[in-house]
Amino acid sequence: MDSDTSRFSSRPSSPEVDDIFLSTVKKTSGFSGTVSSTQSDSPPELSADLRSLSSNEEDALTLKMLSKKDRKLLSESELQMMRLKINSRERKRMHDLNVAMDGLREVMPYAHGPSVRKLSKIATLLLARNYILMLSNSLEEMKRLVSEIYGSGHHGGFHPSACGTLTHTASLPGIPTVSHASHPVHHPLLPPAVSTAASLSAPGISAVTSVRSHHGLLKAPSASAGPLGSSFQHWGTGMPCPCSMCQVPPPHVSSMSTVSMPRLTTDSK
DNA sequence: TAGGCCATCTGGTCCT
DNA sequence: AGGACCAGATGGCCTA
Repeated sequence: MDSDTSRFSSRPSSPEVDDIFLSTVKKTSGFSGTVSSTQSDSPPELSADLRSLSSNEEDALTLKMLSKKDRKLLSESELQMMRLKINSRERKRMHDLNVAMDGLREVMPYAHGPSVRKLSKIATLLLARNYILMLSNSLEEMKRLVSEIYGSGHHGGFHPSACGTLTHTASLPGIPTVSHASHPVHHPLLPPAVSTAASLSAPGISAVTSVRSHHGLLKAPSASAGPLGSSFQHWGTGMPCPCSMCQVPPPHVSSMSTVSMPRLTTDSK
C-alpha cells in the first residue's frame, strides 16, 4: 500500500509534487474556485504567490480548517504545507485506486490494445461483475455435469455439489483423474467454458460501445445480463452453445443489475 | 457545443 | 492526532 504507485498512474498528466504545490499556492492566492492540477502546467511565479498568501481568502480558508488552538500553534506556511500533505495523500490514494482499476481491466475479457479505448471505471466495474457472475454460472454448470457423468456410474459415491471440487474424483477408485488440465474432452461444455474468457473479448468491446454511446449497460440491462450475458455465442461455427447457461440466462443476473446497484441506475451525477 | 469521463482539491467523518 | 475514506465542487479533455 505504501508502494510508489504514482509511477503507474494511468494519467500521464499527473502532476509532480512541485506542480501540485504551485497549483495550490496559485489557488489560495486569490482564486476562489478550485484549481485542477491540469491547470498547473504553466508554472506561475512562485515567489510572488507565496508573498500573497496572507490574503483574506487564505485566512478564511485556514480559519475553517483548524481549531483555535491549531490556529495559534501553526503558521500560515505550516498550514499550507499541511494542506499540501493532505492533498498529496488523497492524490496517491486515487492513484492507487486507478492502479487497481487498471489491474481489473487487464483481466477483463475485452480486447486490449492501443486502438481500443480504455473501459471507463463504471463500465469496468459492471463488466467485472457480470464476468464474475458468468464464471460462477460456468462453475456451477460444470459441477452439475460432472455430477451427472460420474454420479450415474456409481452408487451414490460422488457428490460434487457437496464437495465442491472437481479434483475430488481423483480419489475415487477406477475413475480417471479429473483436473483443470485434463478434464474430459468428450463433453461439449468444458472447452467453451475454459475458453470463455478469451471468447468474450468481442462482447467486451460491445460493452464499451454500449456504455459510451447510450449507457445501455447502466440503465437497461437486458434479460441476457448485459454484454457478457448476451454474448454466449462462443460455441463454434456459429451454432449456439449447447450448455444450459447459454440457453437460459440466469434470472438473478439482470435483477441484481438493477436492484443491488440502484445508484448506478439512478445517479445521474 | 453538450455531455461524459476524469483528476484534483477540499472539508467532513470515522477509525486506529 | 493523524490517516483513510468519502462526497461535492470544479475545470480540463475528448467525442458525438
